[in-house]
Amino acid sequence: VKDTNIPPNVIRRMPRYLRVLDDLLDHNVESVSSRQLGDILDLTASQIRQDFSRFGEFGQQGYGYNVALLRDEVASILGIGANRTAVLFGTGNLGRALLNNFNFKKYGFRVLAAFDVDTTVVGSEIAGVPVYDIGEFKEFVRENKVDVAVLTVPGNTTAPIVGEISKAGIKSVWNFTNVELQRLSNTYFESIHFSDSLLTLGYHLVRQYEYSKE
Amino acid sequence: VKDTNIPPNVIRRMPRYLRVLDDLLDHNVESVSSRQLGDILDLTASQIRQDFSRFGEFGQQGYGYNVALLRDEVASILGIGANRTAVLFGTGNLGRALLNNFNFKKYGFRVLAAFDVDTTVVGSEIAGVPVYDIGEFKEFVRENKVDVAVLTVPGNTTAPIVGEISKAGIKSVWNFTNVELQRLSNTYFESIHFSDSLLTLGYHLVRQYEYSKE
DNA sequence: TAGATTGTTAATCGATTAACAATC
DNA sequence: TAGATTGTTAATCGATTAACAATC
Repeated sequence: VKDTNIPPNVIRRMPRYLRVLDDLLDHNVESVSSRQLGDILDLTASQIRQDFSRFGEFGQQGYGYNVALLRDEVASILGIGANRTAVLFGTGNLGRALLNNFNFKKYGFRVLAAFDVDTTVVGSEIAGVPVYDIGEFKEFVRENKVDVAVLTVPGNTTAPIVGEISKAGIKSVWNFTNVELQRLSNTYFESIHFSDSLLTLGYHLVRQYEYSKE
Repeated sequence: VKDTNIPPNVIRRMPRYLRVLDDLLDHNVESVSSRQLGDILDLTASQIRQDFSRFGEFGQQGYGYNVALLRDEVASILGIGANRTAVLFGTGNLGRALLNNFNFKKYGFRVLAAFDVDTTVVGSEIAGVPVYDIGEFKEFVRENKVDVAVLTVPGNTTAPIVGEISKAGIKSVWNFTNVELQRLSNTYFESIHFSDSLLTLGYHLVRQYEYSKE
């Protein structure tokens, strides 16, 4: 595994590969060529070979890639199986939806705790995850290894919480708030901005007839 | 407004600009330079000027950009105010969370209806949005202008529903399912893949010490 | 063996950055 | 006017695609 200085675009494609490979596995497909993968993902075969070859030689001439093997390589590149842990901030609708529905385990994460300010939920459990008062957060981090903080709090409370998270030494934030987080040297942010996504769609809505020609 | 053949990367930055401009407006900031915007968004001033100049001349030498004016230009580029409509498929946790919390109106969308197979929710309302049986979908689309279908159904039911949506003539799908949708010529897909995002974060988790140097 | 398909090098294409005249 | 900052052209950088020898 070579793996130094991989371009961000390549990294963002890896989870898509994993998704498709898992799907092929489910359908008992044994091998797949770069061309077939390209057809599924709307990428060129060339690009797919380039991407994988950055991490090693996983294929075989004349045969393609063994699905199970490639799947495991990709999973390992993405760190699935590294036994990661997360805590969640904000048990509103979205926080609850994540805890109840999102398969953290499938992606190698255990959610250890949730934190909220609402005293009516503190002390309860959501999908087996205990909810603590946000004041107990610092101590919790001292006593548990926490890799990721999941942020599902209201937008206006984001900034101070991010400060606390960073100070507590958590290295990564999975951000669902509608806030442009300022880069911090010791913290990696990965944001899901629903509005950005919907507005991108909105942009294409006006111009669809132009674009559909292409 | 020139606006032909804008690169995808530029389009994806527009919602971010809008977000920051709205924020500056909230703080009563009158003008902003490309450099200041660049600092906030971690982009170069040059890039920001390039991006805006694709759509017109919104700035003024020596002064920068008027925040309110630029905000309106960006909003209009993104089609906010075009009175869009959406329907939602699947009223599980995530669907509910969206209906209850996501401010569709702010981004120029009205949610006309939700559809589900679960007879216990059909006939009820969620956040003021009526829930119909999925069988009534076709007729609904015939009688109402629907721009976007929001997909928050379980993964395994996605494919047939997308087929129906496309056949009904809906031009855009906002996809929250964990499925790689196959490109369709007459339908635009915009997907939010939670897992892709978390796995990207996971990738950086292993290598953080390398990357934080940069 | 013949056909298929990889991994990689080179060529192309596109996007970002730098530079600067224009001008508020 | 002097300083600041735009919009745009040119230069650079990076990412995608094409091509092909190697080989299963």
